[in-house]
Amino acid sequence: MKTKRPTVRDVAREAGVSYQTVSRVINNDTHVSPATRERVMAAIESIGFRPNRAAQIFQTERSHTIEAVIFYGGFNRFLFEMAHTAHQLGYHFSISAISEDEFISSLDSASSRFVDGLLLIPMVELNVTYDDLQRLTDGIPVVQIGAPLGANIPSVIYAQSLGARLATQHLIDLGHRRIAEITGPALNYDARDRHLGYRDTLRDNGIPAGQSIAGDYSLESGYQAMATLVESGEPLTAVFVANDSMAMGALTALRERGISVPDDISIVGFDDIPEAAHFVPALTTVRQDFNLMGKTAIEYLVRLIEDEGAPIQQTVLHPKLVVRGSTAPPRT
Amino acid sequence: MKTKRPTVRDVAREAGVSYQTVSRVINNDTHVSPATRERVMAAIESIGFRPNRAAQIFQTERSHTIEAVIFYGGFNRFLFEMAHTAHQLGYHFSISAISEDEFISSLDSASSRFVDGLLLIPMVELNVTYDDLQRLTDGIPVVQIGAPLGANIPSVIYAQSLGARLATQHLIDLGHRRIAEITGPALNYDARDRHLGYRDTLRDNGIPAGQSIAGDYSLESGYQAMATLVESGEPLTAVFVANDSMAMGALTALRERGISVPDDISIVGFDDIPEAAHFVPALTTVRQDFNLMGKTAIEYLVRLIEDEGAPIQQTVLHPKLVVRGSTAPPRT
DNA sequence: TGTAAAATTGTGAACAGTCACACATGGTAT
DNA sequence: ATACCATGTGTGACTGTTCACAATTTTACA
Repeated sequence: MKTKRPTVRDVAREAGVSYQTVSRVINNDTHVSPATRERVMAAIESIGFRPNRAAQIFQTERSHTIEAVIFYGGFNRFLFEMAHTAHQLGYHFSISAISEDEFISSLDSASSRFVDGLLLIPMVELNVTYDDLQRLTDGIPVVQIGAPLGANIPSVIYAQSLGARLATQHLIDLGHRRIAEITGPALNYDARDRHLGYRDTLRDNGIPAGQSIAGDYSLESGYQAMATLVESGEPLTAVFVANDSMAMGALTALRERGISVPDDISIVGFDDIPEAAHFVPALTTVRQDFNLMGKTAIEYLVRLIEDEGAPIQQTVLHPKLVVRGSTAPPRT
Repeated sequence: MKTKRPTVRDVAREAGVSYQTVSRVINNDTHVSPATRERVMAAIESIGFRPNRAAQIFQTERSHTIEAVIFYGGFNRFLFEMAHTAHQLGYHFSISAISEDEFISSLDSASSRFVDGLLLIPMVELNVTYDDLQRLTDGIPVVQIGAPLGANIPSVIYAQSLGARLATQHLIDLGHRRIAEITGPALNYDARDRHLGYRDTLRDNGIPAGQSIAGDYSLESGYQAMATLVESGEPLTAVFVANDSMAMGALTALRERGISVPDDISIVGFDDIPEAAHFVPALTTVRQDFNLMGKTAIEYLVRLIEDEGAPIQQTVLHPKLVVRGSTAPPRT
């Protein structure tokens, strides 16, 4: 029961001009009087017209699209793996890299481009509901990578708080009792869930919360945060760092101060990036497989596209702890 | 003087069937007799028909495209930056991630998708000339990222051999005379040019070439290569490693063997990835700005698209040496 | 062999824009 | 005043494909 999209002719009728004039307006043609343009714009707005990009490309033989041809190989794994999976399933893969304020407009133009499915990879909390999304995108299937656990939206996530629990419990099991934390950015829900997992694990073990310093997931911020932590003078024997990049920065900060890892302080990271095994010392961390997440998300999205009845679900992948050399029992 | 593309009707005339039958064939519809299908396929082949994807999308309202919506932020910088630049210039950005054998088919379907421009990011030598490319893509503008210096193709490159020269000369200036090398994959022209820069610099300084071990740019291969190098027993005081990832692996291999960097052996890398400053010791390396390269390439591509007369050129960016803690004069 | 069913093939129309051109109006230079 | 031009607007034709349906041929089976 899909009502058909309004066309230039509908707009023309509404605005009392010819369809050609509407065409001129949507192409920012000169030779349209300001008054007429105004009227057409109002009509477009009022009936919710979106130009049919396929028809435009068909007619003009121009798509305004640039395609990057990349050979399968080891770099830029995440986006790359998704593109590859999409291709294997018979879909083209395009990227819309936007700032947060372009979010809405990007979604609502998707339907005019006949995008079959959208993959959302937000890094901050989206304050839109699934219903909002559906309305914005005109019902185009959406799968989100990374979302709060239990969120009512088709999504693929790693259980962040579980990962944080594994990391924190590992420290506790080693005998640590003064465990600080370097968190990710506050608006990021992965970061928040990692924080909660850390906090709850301490609480469940009857251990008081340690200091918590906020970073932004960047190498530099990890370096800064660790410096702050050390210079605060607060006693601590272990730090849970919310991602591996920050952990790398943290290790540098400790090394510069002559503090030994893991003898003086144990460090646990999160993500298990390929470099983690080569940090000094090799980093104990929580493994998430981004490629798997991307692949799973694409496959699910294609299922949603091709099977109307496919259920809304959240796929929760379980991270696991990888113990290496950056953790040890505290000095006695 | 563009001859217009053949359509289903042209194919139909050629094959002696109706256009609808042609449509059935290109959509893999059942209900077409094998003989007819065969005949239509031959006709398609013979007149070089490619379905007009815009018309298909227009008609079916399905694009077979998945779009990833990514927020501007620090991750996956390279593709991301290009997508962002393209958007700012009014273009959509899509990725075609292919294996080498899909290369040709990907290029020749580009014209049927009305892609306005192609960005080639090969990681191995392409054995096609610019003319071949132009013919394959039906004249669609192409810009290649990374190519041999002086190649006759629109391209944006970093002067790889210059970078290698800077690195090697730095080692020589410090007093090193036994300088080995860990190279990238042999088929990669960046890797080859880095090797040549290294070789020529030694030659120009009248220093005999050191050992050369091939890696594949991966962390692991750097680790392996350095292990091999050390265990060969050949005396050496410095190693030029063809990229930072391998250098990281190399540092690990040395550390495991109790060999001190830079006291026993100096190491120079290539790329200056963000992590390089946090290696132990911080890595002396050659800086290339990938974002700049991506941005430059997109801007040039758009110029080629929008201005027929824009000249074919190769933009050569100059890398620079970043000296950190992994290099020092050799032990006396 | 007849007849229904299935398989194969063909015809007309529709999709939503843009292009080329036509036309009307009003201002300006001669 | 006349011719010319710029501006603003409208009309008809066209793009290449697929859909719905019709027509024809072949197959299956009583």
